[in-house]
Amino acid sequence: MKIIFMATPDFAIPTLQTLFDNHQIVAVYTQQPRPAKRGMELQKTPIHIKAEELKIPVFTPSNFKDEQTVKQFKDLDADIAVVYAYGLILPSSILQSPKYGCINIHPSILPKYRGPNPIRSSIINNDEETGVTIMQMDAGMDTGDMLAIEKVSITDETTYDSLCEELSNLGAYLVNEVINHIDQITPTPQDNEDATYTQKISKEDLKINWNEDAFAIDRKVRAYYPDLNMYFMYNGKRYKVISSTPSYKDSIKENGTTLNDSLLISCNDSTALQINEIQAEGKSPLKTAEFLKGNKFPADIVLE
RNA sequence: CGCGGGGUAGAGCAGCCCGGUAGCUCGUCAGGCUCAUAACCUGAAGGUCAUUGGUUCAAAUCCAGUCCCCGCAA
Repeated sequence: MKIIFMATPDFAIPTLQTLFDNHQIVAVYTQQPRPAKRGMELQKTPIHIKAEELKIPVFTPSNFKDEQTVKQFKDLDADIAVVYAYGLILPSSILQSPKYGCINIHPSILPKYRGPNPIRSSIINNDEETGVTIMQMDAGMDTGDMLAIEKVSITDETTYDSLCEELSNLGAYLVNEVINHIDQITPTPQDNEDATYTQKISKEDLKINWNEDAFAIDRKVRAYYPDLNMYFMYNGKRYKVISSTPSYKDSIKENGTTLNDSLLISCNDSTALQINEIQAEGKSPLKTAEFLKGNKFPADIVLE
């Protein structure tokens, strides 16, 4: 099979590698290098870097609105295009161009969690399982017919990081299977009645609300680890919570109050959050025990 | 040249503004006290203060350059 691979983030790398090992990848599409990080230098996407390592031609159009870009895509004469967190909207001229069209890897059990943020949502919402869906792309947002689904379970230990790794490996395997058996698969339409949608993350989502219960806060800590982190403010400084453990408390203090000198914080509904790893502004992440040797957080102070 | 913080003993920090004996909380080691302990007491070891140059009688501290780490913002 001649494949075009279209993706952006690092968790798409295993898929690229798997497809590279089993098929002919004629081109990789990814987002343009953009200024980012310290110094605002141009940063190539993880997929861009990986594709160059594999010596695959890379294309980085900003959109598919002009004929030249569409023609370039068609001239690659691919059998199928695999799209995985690419970030650009594909017009129907592109979707219908390859012999088998474009298929998408979506890290949720569709039609649940359509949209940009399925992985973190499954953790935040306390789901017991999530999964990967391979679907035939159509014009809608994650509305195409389903070709394959595989599920995984979520535990109290699951983080975005661990779930991403699990789902990306699963997705890589699954999409390869689908491509190998594409002629034998009968597409299953999604039930739009059951569809739910996820939203983009906003800055406000990352600030800890101590008026939630500790278990909900801990789920968010895990759902954002490691690239984003929940944080609280104290004395005008930002402290990121890297990992935490929720529990039930016996004292009644205002939500957000330290219950001891070891970063046990009072939360709603008689719960408390023990911070296990923390990161101060300009500092590296530290285990709470190490952090407290040089920073004092006595009992009965109130965190924002 | 987007904005900002930092590099001091094995770990985490203070000291820097205002130059003059290297300090805190731990850890390690030795001894003591305990039925016992991650508890307590006593003592010890362990630092070219990131690096290079400058100013000075004297630099962790002031000035300039370099390397590395991190936060914000995108």
